[in-house]
Amino acid sequence: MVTITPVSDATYDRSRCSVAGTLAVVGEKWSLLVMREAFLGVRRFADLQQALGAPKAVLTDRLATLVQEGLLSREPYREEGARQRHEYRLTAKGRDLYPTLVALMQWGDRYLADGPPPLALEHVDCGAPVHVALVCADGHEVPGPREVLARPGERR
Amino acid sequence: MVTITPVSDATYDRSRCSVAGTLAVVGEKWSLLVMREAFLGVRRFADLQQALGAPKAVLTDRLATLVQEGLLSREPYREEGARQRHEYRLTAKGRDLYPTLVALMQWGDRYLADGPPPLALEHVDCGAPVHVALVCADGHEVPGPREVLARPGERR
DNA sequence: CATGCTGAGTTCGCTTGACGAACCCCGAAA
DNA sequence: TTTCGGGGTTCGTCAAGCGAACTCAGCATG
Repeated sequence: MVTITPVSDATYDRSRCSVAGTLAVVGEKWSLLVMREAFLGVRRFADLQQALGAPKAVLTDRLATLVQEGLLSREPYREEGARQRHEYRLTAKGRDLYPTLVALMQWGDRYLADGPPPLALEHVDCGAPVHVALVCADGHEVPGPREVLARPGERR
Repeated sequence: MVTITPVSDATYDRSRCSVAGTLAVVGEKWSLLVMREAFLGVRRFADLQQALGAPKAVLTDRLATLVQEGLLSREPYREEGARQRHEYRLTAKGRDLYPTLVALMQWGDRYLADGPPPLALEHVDCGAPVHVALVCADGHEVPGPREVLARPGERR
């Protein structure tokens, strides 16, 4: 039989794949959209709720797990003549999800657009559009998966 | 009142954000993991099912919508003395999700690791590790969201 | 021919999660 | 003292995910 055996047959433990792990943290419904709003500067429960249209109970839950996972921090603040409240701010760990969000956005801009992209990203220093790219440590641009060799890391 | 108004108050239509649109296509449970397996070369229903451990009914559904959305194509093939079957192959549209998957993986490798990353990506030409980066069209590296100005596209 | 096997689904109950509406709690303002 | 509004919680309903069992086509074996 001449089956082309794919990359694995239990050669490495798929349960420990980082994509799955990341999705376990931010893969539930609304989580990534909450993060997007956070990158847009939205910090308050009511603003998030209005921007997203998610049910309050779900939003409460997602915020709690994002805080618990350390992507957002819950900080007290107070406004003129109002009682103390909390807002949700990006942590460094949360900020590192930015390329993921941009990658998702870029795909959508390319394939779902019925017009100009709803949101444009510019480099603040030079005004040029920002996008995600695959590069290797030697500085070569990597056009796609065909130029990439994926292999299991060393066992421990 | 000195509220810091965030990026929008109905200044642009959030329902047309590309992140949300992309997630509508690949945001359901298992979809992105199916895509990951596709990038690893897995093409057959049974192999996917075994690799992922997803219920067959869900997998059937996810494959159908991925085919319908044009990220995978369903191609007939036949093996020695077996009846004709189908396999699922990446299309160009599906292949363009690669940076997204790599970005998710990279975040997981950084924050969820209790050891070396389960999967290493190498540039096939030079063997150097591959990663995603934010760059602007003028070639500057963009370290993070702070160097990016997000603004709504033109209305139509 | 009858039988069995295998890959790819489908069907079926069950459990979990998402949903929207209603309700609650607190401190400030009136 | 009542009212108001942000930030939730609770509740009943409905959709989605789950594993196990069943189906169906067609090749292979007897």
